[in-house]
Amino acid sequence: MTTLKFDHIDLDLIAASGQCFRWIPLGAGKYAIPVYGTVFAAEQIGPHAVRFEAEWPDACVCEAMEHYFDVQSDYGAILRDIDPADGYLRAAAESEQGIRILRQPLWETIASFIVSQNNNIPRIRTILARLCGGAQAPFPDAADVARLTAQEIRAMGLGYRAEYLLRTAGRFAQEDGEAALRGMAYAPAREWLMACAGIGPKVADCICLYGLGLKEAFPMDVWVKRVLERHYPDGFGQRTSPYAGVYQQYMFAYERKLEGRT
DNA sequence: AGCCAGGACAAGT
DNA sequence: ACTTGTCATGGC
Repeated sequence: MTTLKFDHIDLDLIAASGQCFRWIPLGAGKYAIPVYGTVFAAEQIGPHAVRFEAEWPDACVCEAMEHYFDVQSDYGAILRDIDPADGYLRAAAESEQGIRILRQPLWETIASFIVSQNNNIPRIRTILARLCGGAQAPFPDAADVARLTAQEIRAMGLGYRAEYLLRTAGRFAQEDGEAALRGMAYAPAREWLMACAGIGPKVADCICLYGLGLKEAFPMDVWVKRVLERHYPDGFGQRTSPYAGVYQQYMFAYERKLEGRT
């Protein structure tokens, strides 16, 4: 059992932020997080601290969770960098303070956001649980998925996305996407990803942001599009900020909260 | 019952 | 380069 401290962290806000789909809520700020081949128990024990436990040595749990929750990113600085004149973003960031952009496994992020297209979050969760063969089961790697048939994948409820997932799994395993993408800059990574089946501009940006830690990526889904239309008729000034993806996350979560979708 | 979902894609302007 | 219809499934 280890406790980690963060400048800002809120498990409930992260769980509702639409970037991860496999967290299992256990009530009272507790979650089971299946990742990295095991399951971490996480519990919010204060505004800046989370307690973790897993069937690993504490030092390994500590190292894994520091990486997963990106402890080194300075969210205080990101918050201070918000344009003071931008009232909407300040309100969104205040409401969603404690969200962190997770460093999720690359292939899991790719598969998850292929499934996410034209889909709703509750159903994305059930589909991914089936793809893993259980809520707590480890995420299958690309080579495992590539060995399945389109019919087997369809039977998990993916619909027309089954062929996308199958083809992209094959490419990712064949071309070693992990090695190809890791360390790539935003523009070439986005281009590589968009050459995959079922990955367009929005999904590519989600993968860059949540899977590669590229915080300049700015996923434009229907919610963020609405925010920009309503609140930024002359353009969103910090869209090209190195932290644009974080601001997008605040907007997305805040807008859904206002609509009661969390 | 019908609308919509963290869109991508191909075909048509 | 921009617009439009279509795609499979089920949550609400």
